[in-house]
Amino acid sequence: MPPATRRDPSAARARVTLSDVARYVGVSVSVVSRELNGDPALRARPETRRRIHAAAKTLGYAPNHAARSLRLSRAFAIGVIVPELTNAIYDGLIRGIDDAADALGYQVLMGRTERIEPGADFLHRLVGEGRVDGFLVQRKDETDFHDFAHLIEAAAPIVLINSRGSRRGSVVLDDAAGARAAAEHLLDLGHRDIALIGGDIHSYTGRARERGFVEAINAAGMRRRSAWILHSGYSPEAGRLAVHELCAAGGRRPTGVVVANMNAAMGALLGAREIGLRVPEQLSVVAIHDAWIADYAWPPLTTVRMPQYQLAYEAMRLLHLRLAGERPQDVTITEPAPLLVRRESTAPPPKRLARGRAPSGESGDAAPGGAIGGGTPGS
Amino acid sequence: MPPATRRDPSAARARVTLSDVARYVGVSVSVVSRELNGDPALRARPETRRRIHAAAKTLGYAPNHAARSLRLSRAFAIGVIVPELTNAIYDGLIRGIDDAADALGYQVLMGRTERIEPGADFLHRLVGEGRVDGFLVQRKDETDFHDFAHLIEAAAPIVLINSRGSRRGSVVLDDAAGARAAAEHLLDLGHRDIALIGGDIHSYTGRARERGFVEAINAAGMRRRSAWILHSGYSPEAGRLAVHELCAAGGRRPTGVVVANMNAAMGALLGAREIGLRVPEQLSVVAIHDAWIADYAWPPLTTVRMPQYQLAYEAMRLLHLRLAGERPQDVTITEPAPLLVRRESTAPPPKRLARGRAPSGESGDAAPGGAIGGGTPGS
DNA sequence: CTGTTAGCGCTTTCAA
DNA sequence: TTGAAAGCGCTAACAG
Repeated sequence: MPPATRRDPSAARARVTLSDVARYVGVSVSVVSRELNGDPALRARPETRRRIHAAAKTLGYAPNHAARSLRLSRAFAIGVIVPELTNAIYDGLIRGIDDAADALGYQVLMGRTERIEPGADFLHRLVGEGRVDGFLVQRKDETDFHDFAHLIEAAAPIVLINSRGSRRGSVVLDDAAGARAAAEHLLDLGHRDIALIGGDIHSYTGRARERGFVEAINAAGMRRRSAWILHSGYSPEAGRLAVHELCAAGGRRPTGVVVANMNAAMGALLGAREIGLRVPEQLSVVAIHDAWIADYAWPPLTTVRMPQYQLAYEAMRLLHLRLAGERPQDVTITEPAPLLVRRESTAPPPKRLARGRAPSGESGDAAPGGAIGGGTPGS
Repeated sequence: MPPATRRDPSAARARVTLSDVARYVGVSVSVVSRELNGDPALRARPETRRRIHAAAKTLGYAPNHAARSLRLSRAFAIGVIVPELTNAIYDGLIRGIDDAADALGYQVLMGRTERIEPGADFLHRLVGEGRVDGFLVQRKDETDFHDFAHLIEAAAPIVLINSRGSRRGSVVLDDAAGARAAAEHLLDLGHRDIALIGGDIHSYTGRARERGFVEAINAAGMRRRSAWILHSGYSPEAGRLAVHELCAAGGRRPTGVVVANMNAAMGALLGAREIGLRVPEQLSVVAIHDAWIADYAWPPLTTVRMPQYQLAYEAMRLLHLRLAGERPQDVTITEPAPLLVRRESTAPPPKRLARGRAPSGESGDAAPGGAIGGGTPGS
């Protein structure tokens, strides 16, 4: 043994290992290991158990992750792929995943979709090196999903968030209900000329939200104008252009618009300003999704809050189940129900444009009976 | 050996190990290991080297991370702690860290500040279990930093982002220059009554930005009113209240305000609307930091773009160096210089309030000579 | 009730 | 030029 190997350049925290604890207690490592892992097959006397836990605590024992991982061939970590991390829209999503992962003992690696697109080395490395056990992925609508998903699926179990994919496992929200709530809000205010600035027609959420929108319109006994259903996508820029498209031509224009996404709605507000349309006096805007930024939009944006947190929590739970060997499931989160948060971007339609029968509820700016309570934004 | 252990419930991807490669090539594992790791002490014939790389590629070899980590006592992962992930303001930061980490071979675990506050079990577990080698932390101004940092420091090397801490290692921006650029923009427009909605007085950025602001005011030969320097903090709500405070009283009010943070500036715009002040006609607002959301504010927000990406990249590099045994450094990122991005929230002050000499540059809404180029927001 | 031991895949020292 | 072997810390099968 070389003399004086004390010269450890880095902080040299002494790592406490299982055998340290075992020696301290005076038992073997296996007993300690099994006790600390709660092995039900272990039959030890209560006194021993107590001393083991006490020793672990006093010595500050923490199981070495690498060793555990090597031994069990599990990383106890999952990868999360979302289009962009730093978007207020994903706040609930990230928190839900984070909390669930913590509760289930996983670490979370966040990745941007763009990382995985080019050659997908990133993903393969992650699973190839055994760094993650599986993935939670929210697809970006524009990407060609088949390349992408099969790539991942080949490597590790995944659970899809906000989209359905055969035989994988997925969690979605009741997007139709969300869109319905948004449309009904406008109908209750007396609007009859309502447009949808929707998502990609190929995406699950895009289709579900369109369906909900159409259901509400039909239930109110109105004909929808197909020109007023747009499949714009979820970016601010898309929302901005959509408003131009809807309101530019000289003809009849909608008095209210449901925007399928909050970011797109921010763009829609800008588009309206560019055209010179006042919101909500001339155009009401209601968006699906809620986030703090809605309070600081101009005007503050009326939204439908969706249970993103619960969605994410459930997704993590499903992935955990899959990793434990269970079969993939496709679930839909319906609780809590979509909640309308009234702010200032919606109002009754302008008088001069109102035709036909009066609005079903009382007019004015009091919330109609059908609308769900007015929002404290913070939740 | 038990018969037929083929019944592997999960996908059962066959893991390719070093010894698989070695066997395939016909050499021993140590040669393969050293060749693949580029050990300069290895003296192997070129032919062997070639065959090793070829075999690794055809077999799809990926080094097992857990084993490597166990052997080397390094996690090859770092933890990132920011106040909130899902804030557009941290976009550059996250991307910079992510890119640098990727380039240097680290994985990134993201954590929210709130996770580490209560009992800090989270952090201790992370390092105690050897899951991360170190941390990059952007403190939340409000937290009591000493508890927090010592806690972390005790456990693992950290590099502070956007704050200075003795003997740790840190990276900051030239915040004074950013604030100076913002103030000079207002001065160039002809403003003489300028306020600062600043950050926490105890924070590095709060102080540096105040210093830059004061320097610009002094250099222009004006007396600053101390009532017009607020230490409000960086939240939207703080910005909103600050505007109320500055403009509520009947007395003289500023015609322009520098807001030390983009989120706070969103709040400031709201505050101005609540009071009935038109931006920029009656009040000009310029914020430090830039993000896509500035384009969708009303009016679109004039900002000073700071090199956050570079900051973050350098922080990761510094942490890497520390982990390699080098001494902590404190660095300041000055390149690229803060860049004024002109949008629509700033304009010359209202005529009726302008007193004293005329603005130094030409008036009107053309950019004065001193201002740096007008912005393409996307970068 | 508890201890011994093999081995997860890798790096690295030492020997040939 | 290359190989053998130890050992990182842990779990689990098996043996008392």
